[in-house]
This record gives sequence, structure tokens and C-alpha cells, in this order.
Amino acid sequence: MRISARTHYALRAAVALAAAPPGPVPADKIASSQDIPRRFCDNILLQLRRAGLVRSQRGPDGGYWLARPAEEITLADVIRVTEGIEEEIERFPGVAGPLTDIWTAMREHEHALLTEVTLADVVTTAAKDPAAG
Amino acid sequence: MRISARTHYALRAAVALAAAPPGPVPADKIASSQDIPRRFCDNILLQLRRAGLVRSQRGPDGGYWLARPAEEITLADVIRVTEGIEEEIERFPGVAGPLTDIWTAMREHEHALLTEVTLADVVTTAAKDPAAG
DNA sequence: CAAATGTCGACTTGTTAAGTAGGAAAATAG
DNA sequence: CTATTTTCCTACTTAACAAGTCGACATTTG
Repeated sequence: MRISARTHYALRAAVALAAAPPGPVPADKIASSQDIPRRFCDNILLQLRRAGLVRSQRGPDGGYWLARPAEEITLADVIRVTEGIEEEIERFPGVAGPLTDIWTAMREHEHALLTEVTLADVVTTAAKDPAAG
Repeated sequence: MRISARTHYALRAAVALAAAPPGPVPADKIASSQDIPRRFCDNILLQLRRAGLVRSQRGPDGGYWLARPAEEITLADVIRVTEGIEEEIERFPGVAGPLTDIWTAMREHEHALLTEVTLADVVTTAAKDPAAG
């Protein structure tokens, strides 16, 4: 029901990387183009790197790039990193039991959607309709 | 992506009321049947009453009951009370714009599901298949 | 009156989100 | 070899929120 700012930032950073021409993109560029607080952006990019989603290079002309083609990275891949592993849905006692099925259904739909859409899809959509998306 | 314990409790309490025979159900019964901390249950029930979803009566044989038939109260009705009004989804800058559409789609699906299912539906399902829901 | 029950606002306590700080390490240019 | 640019890393801070508790009061019934 709620997505953290961190996750939003991570996704936006990932999309920015997907949209950039090949080669390292410095954190500074990502942060400014996506309105992400500079240090926080570092922080998040680092997390994405540790998760193996992006790679990096230090020094002048260094920066970050996607570890895999944008067509092969789904939104779910990114979200999993920043939101962590989701805990299991507990079964409620008594008559409220069926509520669990609702949560499960919702989660599954969510998951289906997010594993279907790739970073490349987002970039393509943005290119087609820059204003409304 | 996350639902508060408060909301889970509220839904379970509401379902418990929907399942009970007509007449007031004391908070104590609701709390114990649904494993809700006693005082917290009070707290939540009060919130539901203020929102007009349930009614109450003090004194011996007092308690709470649904303000409307269980067929006319949706899960969304309950959730709206405890989770509050959801803020608008902002449009992201630049190439990340289309992400907004994803969130919107997800929210709409969620909303559709939750406004479709009533408390009565949950109770009926529970009655049909007590174990697995 | 006593007992059972809801009503109310304030309070506590722990966790998490969001972001910041300070510097170490690496790469490159000169 | 030094200066500069960049990432890397740990730890910290601050504010908000969630979850739950408390104590006292109001109402209803017997």
C-alpha cells in the first residue's frame, strides 16, 4: 500500500541509466536529472551495485552503468533490492481467514505486473510520449 | 506495498461484526476472537464509529454493530478509515515519467478489487471453506 | 448504588524512513 | 608524484509513525 522514497529513487535512477548512452554515468548526473538528493543517490546506487544490478568505475569519467541490458531488468528486480524480501502473509484466525486470500491475490497481481515491465519498456514509452508518458 | 497492523485489525474486527448474530458485540469479544490487543481494539473500534461504519451502545449488553448491512460495506470502506486518504501520485521528471502510469494502474486495480469485496463476501467465503478460506 | 461497557485524549516506546557526514580508496591526467 | 575526480563505506542524526498503553470519565442496566 506504500512504496518508500528510496525505492522510487532507485527506480528512477535505474531508468535514467537505461536511457543513457553506453558508458559510465556519474552519480551526480543521475541525481540532478532525477531530482534525487546527492548523497542519498550515492547510497542507493551503492546498494544497487552490491545487488549486482549495476556496475561502477571510479575516477574521472567513472560512474555507473547497468550490469545487464535494460531489456533484462524488470522493475521487480530493482524493487526487490530496496524493499527487501517481503514477509509471508499470515493466515488470520476464524472468520477473517479469507482476507488472507485477498492479500495474496493482490500481491500476485502486483508481482505479475512488475516482473513484466522492464527498464527498457519504460524508456521506450517515455520516448513515444514524452509528455504524458 | 505495505498495510499497517491497525488496518488489518480493523478489517478483522469488521468481519467479526459481520459474522456475528444481530445485536451489540462487546469490544472484548471482538478483541479476543480476533487476537487484537484489547485496548488497541477499543481504539480502532472508536475510529470506525467516528467514521460512521459501526454504531455502539454503552453499558451492560452494550457493544458494537455495523451501521449498514454487511453487503454494503466494502473492504475499501474500512481501509479508507484507518489508512487515511491516499496522496496523489506525482509525475516523475524526464525519462522516468512512465513509472507514474505503472503506479496508477496498480492503484486502480487495487481499488477495484477492494471496492468489489464486501464484508459479507468474506464471511460467506469463510463459511464455505473454513480451513483454507 | 454497583457493574459492565463504551469514550476520550494523552502518553510511551520502538522502529523505520530519509537523508547527512566524513573520510578512505581508486583511477586518471599532468 | 600530486591533484582531481569519482566511487566506496560506515556511521550517524533527526523526524515521523506505528503500535500499543493508561487513566479517568460517561452511560446504561439491574
